[in-house]
Amino acid sequence: MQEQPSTSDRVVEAATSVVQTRGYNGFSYADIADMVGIRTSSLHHHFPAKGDLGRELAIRYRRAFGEALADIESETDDRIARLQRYAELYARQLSEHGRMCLCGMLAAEYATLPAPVQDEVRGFFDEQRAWLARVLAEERRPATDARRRADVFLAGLEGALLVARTDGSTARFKRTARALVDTVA
Amino acid sequence: MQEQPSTSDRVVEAATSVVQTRGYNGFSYADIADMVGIRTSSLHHHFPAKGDLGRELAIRYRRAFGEALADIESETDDRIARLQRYAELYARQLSEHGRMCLCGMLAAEYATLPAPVQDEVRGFFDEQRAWLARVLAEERRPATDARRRADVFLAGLEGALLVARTDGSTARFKRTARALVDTVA
DNA sequence: GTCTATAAGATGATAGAC
DNA sequence: GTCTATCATCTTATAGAC
Repeated sequence: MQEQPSTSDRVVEAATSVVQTRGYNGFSYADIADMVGIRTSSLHHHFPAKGDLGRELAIRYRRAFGEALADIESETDDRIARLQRYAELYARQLSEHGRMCLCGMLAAEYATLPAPVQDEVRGFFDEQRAWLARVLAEERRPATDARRRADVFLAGLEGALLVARTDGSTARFKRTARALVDTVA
Repeated sequence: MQEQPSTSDRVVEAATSVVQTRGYNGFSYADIADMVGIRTSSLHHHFPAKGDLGRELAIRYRRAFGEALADIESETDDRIARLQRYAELYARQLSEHGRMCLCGMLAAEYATLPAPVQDEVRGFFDEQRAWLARVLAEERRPATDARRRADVFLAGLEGALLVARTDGSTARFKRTARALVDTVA
């Protein structure tokens, strides 16, 4: 129960934000050091190499998303409501901070990432697909059908976020997200 | 009718490929120079600044896509066939070269791009949306409906490409693309 | 944990010869 | 058009003092 966030936490927070807007190859240790108010050498004390920081960002993002999914499940049984809440996880980052999904951004840059970061990104998408397929599963229909609709839903949200970066507003993203829920549920 | 591609064309071809796999911030003039077999100073002769090259890539990609859309329209009247052919434009780049859509990649890095490059990326998506909405338009239904389905289709394809970067194969992308055609048509 | 100092290499770019 | 030579700057890191 620490009142003040540690330097390490502030670094992760700043770096997460910057990666979500500028990408892994679009930021440097100098950017983060400036934001946090320390020197790059101090940054290296917490995360020796850039890949260490990248991996930590992905791990924490994955964990936070997992907790959000658990919250959604505990708060409603309705599948449509669950999908709507899920879409809001994406919409909020876009509308509040103009951010892409962290792992969506890292997926674009996948070919340039250190292997440990790649592993976390892949794990994130595996988790999202599994959770969505579970939400979409129906007794009467085969499980492969739910999986396919989970893929469509996930791809639709990530792609809508991606395209929304070129939009001035979040209106189109929200419309598309609603249409996706209707389509898939 | 030139038999041999000019240096400039070879530069554009190499750079397009690299941006589609590594991103705008993931390549340097040195990379392209090595691929083409010239020095970076010669590269600067053709494209003085990196932004000039980026802009040219986006312009040509946009044009090539526009021609592909015209081909599709001339070859079939069937809306489902048109959507399938459209999806194949994306699938082919993924399966043949492991490439993302150039403008999808640039959309991720949008915040870091020179303004002229941003303009081309935005224009690309506007064009895609307009074409898809036209294909999806139906006499009985309002035009806003076709536009919304165009958004879903475009976002779904771009997002599926994005997520596919973490996959070993293209199977999931193709399945998702088929489901998208079914969904939207 | 944070700092100063430092370094090797990459990066985007220019000048001027051929 | 392409080359060599050169550039300032950025980037990722390391060493060692406080």
